Amino acid sequence: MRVRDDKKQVALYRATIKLVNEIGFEASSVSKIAREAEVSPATLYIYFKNKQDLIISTYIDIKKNMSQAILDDLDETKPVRDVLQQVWRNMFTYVSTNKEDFRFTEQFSNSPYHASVNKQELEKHFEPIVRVIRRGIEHKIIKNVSFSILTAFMFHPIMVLANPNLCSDFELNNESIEASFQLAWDAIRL
Amino acid sequence: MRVRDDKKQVALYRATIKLVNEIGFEASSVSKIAREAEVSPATLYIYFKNKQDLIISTYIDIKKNMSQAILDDLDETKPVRDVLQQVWRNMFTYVSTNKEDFRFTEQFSNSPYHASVNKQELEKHFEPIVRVIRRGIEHKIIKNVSFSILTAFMFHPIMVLANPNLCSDFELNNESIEASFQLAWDAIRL
Amino acid sequence: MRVRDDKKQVALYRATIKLVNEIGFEASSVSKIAREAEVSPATLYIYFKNKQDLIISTYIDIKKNMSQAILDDLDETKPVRDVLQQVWRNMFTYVSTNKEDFRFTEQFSNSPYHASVNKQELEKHFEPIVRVIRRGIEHKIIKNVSFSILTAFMFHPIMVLANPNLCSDFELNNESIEASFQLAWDAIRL
Amino acid sequence: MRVRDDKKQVALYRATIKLVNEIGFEASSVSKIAREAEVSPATLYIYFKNKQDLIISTYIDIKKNMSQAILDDLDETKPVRDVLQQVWRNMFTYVSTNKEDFRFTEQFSNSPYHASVNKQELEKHFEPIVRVIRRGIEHKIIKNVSFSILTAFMFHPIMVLANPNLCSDFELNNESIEASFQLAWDAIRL
DNA sequence: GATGAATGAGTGTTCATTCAT
DNA sequence: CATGAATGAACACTCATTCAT
Repeated sequence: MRVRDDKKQVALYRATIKLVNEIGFEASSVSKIAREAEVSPATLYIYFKNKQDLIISTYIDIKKNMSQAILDDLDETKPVRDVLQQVWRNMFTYVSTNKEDFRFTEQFSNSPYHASVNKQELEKHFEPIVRVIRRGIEHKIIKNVSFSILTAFMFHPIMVLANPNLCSDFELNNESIEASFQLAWDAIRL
Repeated sequence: MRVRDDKKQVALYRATIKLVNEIGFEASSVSKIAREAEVSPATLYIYFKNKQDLIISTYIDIKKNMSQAILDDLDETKPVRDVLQQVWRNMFTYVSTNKEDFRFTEQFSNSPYHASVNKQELEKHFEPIVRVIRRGIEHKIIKNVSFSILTAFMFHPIMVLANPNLCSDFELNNESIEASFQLAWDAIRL
Repeated sequence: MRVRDDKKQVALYRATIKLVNEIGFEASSVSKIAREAEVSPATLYIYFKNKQDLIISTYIDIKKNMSQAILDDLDETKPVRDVLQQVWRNMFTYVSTNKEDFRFTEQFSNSPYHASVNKQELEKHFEPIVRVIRRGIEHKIIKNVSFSILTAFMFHPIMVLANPNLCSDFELNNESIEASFQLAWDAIRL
Repeated sequence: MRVRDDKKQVALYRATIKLVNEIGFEASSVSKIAREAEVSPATLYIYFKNKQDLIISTYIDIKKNMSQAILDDLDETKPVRDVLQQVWRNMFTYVSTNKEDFRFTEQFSNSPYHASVNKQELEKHFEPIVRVIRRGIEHKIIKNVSFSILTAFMFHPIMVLANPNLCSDFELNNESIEASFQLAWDAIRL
């Protein structure tokens, strides 16, 4: 019996990300993805139930890697501001070294596939961030407003700034990262 | 492409928005859009060059209406903070009274069609906002950082907060709007 | 506007019958049927909702023609035996001049499509036969057993005899038709 | 095609019969049959040359069991009518205790596979019935018409009556079996 | 002997677009 | 102007079968 080849699964993830970024979900047909990954379209269906499963699995795979990279070296005993700054830096590092993956998640979030993802499962991976923000609120360091508002100002601007499609004039460097973190921090702090 | 019946053109815009919101770009075929607008698929090609033209035109149409609504009653002689607060309020008003249109632009921004839009042309409509921010920087009221950073914190959180897909727990009311504006202002002010 | 071409619908019926007879339902793909009818597969979907609709419509079309041919010149005032004999003759005439159509209905009856047909609607067309048999029972000319049994002996043997697949040694001619009718009549009469 | 494990062969027969009855030939794919039989698709090809071989073998297997059951306790020295009545009873017994197998043969007879079966080989198993009918003709008990006609009236109605698909109102019990045999006998006797 | 992996060829169906009226 | 008819090309997916172990 032939044995399952992990390389094929990874190749399919990469092909999916590449094509979706280049031509969008609409045009990324199963056969194009398979061709890009250098497998038969039929083989794809050994690794994934269907197109939706392929795309959602790709998303979840990215998200897991992402949360690991962002939370890896976090020292939660440090002051709230320092922890968030570290997250901020990690995010930019991750985004700038994994632009393709990041861009894919951006597209995914606004696609109809997004509705089919178990968000709670995914958010679990980002729990440490929730904890530190909660600590900030308790210690009267961070504004006591709803969580949605805080993350909208704390993290979503990263997505925009890191997306060259939207911010062609933002240069990703240490200086600009620190400068923009200052805005984020000013927004949420008391 | 000979244009005549304005009602048909508008019907096609509405049908496009409705279907894209309901089933996404991928599933919104020309014939479905035509059926929804109660015209023949062939008629659609009288008003628009092709599917891409239809979708981009729909987007531009929304954006024009949007800028008008947001900038309509702006009094640029008022203090910087007041002007921006007015813009902030107008945006939320527009979004909450034109949820469908707004949701379409969200989807559009993350679709491959977005690359084909002449952004400068569109940004022209938002010129007054640029002016007031520039004034804020000159008067040392607003942080002197790149324009991208400022708008990322000033306006992009609105998109997130107003998108129930992303912020299911954010309630759109006067109080929450003012509270979130406070964060936006704190982010950018000196 | 182009106008719908009745010839195409008929060509699709003929192609379906021909192919199903030759290679069976399984192998009669939509594209093969379309090629045989000399239309595009996509065109087929203008005339029929899907493959099932095409096949069931073909069946119903045949059945209607069939009932008309069989019951056309029936004189219900004649003696029971004479009426049934006329039906018997008509059936053989129909079968021998429409072998393809008949063979199709045979295949159809044993396919899964059969379950999706409104049988009552179809049986209505054969009502005159029901009437004459009922008369025969009332007048003590025909055995008083269930309708199923009577038709199983009266009409089903025709299907067998007329199917050269099953009865390669049965020759369809006036003599053999009359001879076999004698068996049918002996079976059901008192 | 190396044969070994009889259990697997039988499991494949049963799986084929079950699936074909449930979803038809068209939908009964090799992999579904293999899954139902709890073997790998590749294993199936050890026992059978290909799909057609599997299906035809299944048919022949059933037919052999069937002929055995029908002819098992036949006493050819008895009067013609009694022998045929016994066959008639045996058939109904077989059909009602092996509904699945019977239903499969019904479907098979109207499929294109039927053309590929060596019928002479199969008919050999039913030779005793041929003998008794021939005897009936010689003794002027049975009508002297072609063999096809006789069997069409003698045996084919059984298939119809026993097929609940075609005769939903026929109840299989001793009384109805004897009553319907009377029709069969009246049809063929002189 | 037995198997899951692998695939080219095919399935039914829909697509964006053009044609003929 | 407006339209339903028409279609080649593509879609997501499954098929019967073979391969490699």
